[in-house]
Amino acid sequence: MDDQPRLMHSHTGVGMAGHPGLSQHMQEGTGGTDGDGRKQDIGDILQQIMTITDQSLDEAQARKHALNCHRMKPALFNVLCEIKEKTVLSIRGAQEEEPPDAQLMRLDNMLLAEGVSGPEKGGGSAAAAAAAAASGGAGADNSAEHSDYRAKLSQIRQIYHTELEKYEQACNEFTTHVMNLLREQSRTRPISPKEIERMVSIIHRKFSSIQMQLKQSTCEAVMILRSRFLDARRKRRNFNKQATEILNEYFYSHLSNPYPSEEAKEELAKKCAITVSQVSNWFGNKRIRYKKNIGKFQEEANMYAARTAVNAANASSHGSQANSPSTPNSWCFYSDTNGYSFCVHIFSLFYLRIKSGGVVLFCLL
DNA sequence: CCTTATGATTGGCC
DNA sequence: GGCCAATCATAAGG
Repeated sequence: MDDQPRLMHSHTGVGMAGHPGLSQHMQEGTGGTDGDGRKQDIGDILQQIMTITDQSLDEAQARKHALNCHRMKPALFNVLCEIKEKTVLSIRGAQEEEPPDAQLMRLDNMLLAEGVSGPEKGGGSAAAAAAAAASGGAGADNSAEHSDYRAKLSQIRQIYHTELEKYEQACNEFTTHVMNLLREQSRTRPISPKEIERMVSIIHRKFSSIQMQLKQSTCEAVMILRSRFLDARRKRRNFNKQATEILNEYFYSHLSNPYPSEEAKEELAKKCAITVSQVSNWFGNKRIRYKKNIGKFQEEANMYAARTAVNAANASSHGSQANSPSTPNSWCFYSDTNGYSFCVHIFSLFYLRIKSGGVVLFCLL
C-alpha cells in the first residue's frame, strides 16, 4: 500500500520528463520536500544497484519476487515493451526480409546434383552419368576408378551430413538456451516475444552462415575429387570405332559444309552414344585438323566417300535397307599408296575407284 | 621412350 | 553462343 503511490509517482515523473516543474527541481538541487523525496528515491535505487552484488541470493530472489508480484508490474511492463518496440524494432524491422541467397542456392543445387545432399542413391546418378560421358561412353574398363570415386564421394557425403547434424543440434541447443534465458529475463526486463523471435532469427542466420561455409568446403572437396577422378582431359578415352566411323561418315559426306545443325548433332550424339558437346568438339577438331593437312586426310576422305557412294548404290539397287546401311558387310574397302581407294563387293564384279573425294571409276572387274 | 593421334579446354573473335 | 586456333593431356603405336 505504501509502495504503489511511489511507483505511480515515479512513473508519472518519467512520463513528464519535459515538465518545467521537474527540471526546476533538479536544477535547484535543494529546496522543497517533494524534490528531496524524489531525489532520495533515486539515491536509494542507485544505492541498491551498487550493492546488488552484496545481497544474498535469497534476498535478491525475494526482491525479484516482490517486484514480479507487484500489481502494476504487468501494465508497466507492457508500456516499456511498447516503447521499446516503437523505438528499436521499428527501425530495424524494415529490412528483415532477406532474399533467398543466390550463392547458397547454387551450393545447394550443386550438392544435390553431385548426390551429396540429396537422398541416398547408388553413387549419385548425375556424377555417374558425367563419369560415363567423360569416359566417352566406353565405360567398363574404368569401373574400378568409379567405385573408388564413389567411395570417396560417400565419404564426403558422410562427413557433410554428420557436420550438418552437429551444426543443427548446436543451433537448436543454443536457440533454446537463449530463448529460455530471454524468457526468464522477460519477467524482469521488457523483452517482448517479438524480440525473442528476432534474436532467434539472428542466431539462425549466424548458424546458417556457418552451414554455408560447410557447404562451400564440401563443394570444393567434391570439385577436387571430380577433377582428380573424372576430369575428362586427364581421363581421355578415344571414342569407339563405330562412333568414329559414324562421325567421319557425316564429316566426309558433308565436306563442303561440315557444320552439323543442332538436330544433326543430337542425332549423331545418340547414334554414337556420346554427348552433343562431344560431337561439337569432334567436329571442331576435325575441321581444323582436316584444313591444316588435307593431304594427310585424303585417303580417309576417299574411303568415306567410297562408302557413301556404295551406300547410295546399295540404296538405289535394293531400295530401302533395314540393316546398317553405313557399313555394308558385303563391301570391302582398300586404299593404295597413290591415294586411290577401292571398294569391292564380294558377291559382284563391281568395284569403285576413287580419288580426291570423288568417284573416278565405277566399273566391272 | 618417343612420336603421333585424339578428345577436351581455353581464349579470342564475330 | 558457335567457331577457330592453339594448347593440354592422355591414349596408342612402334
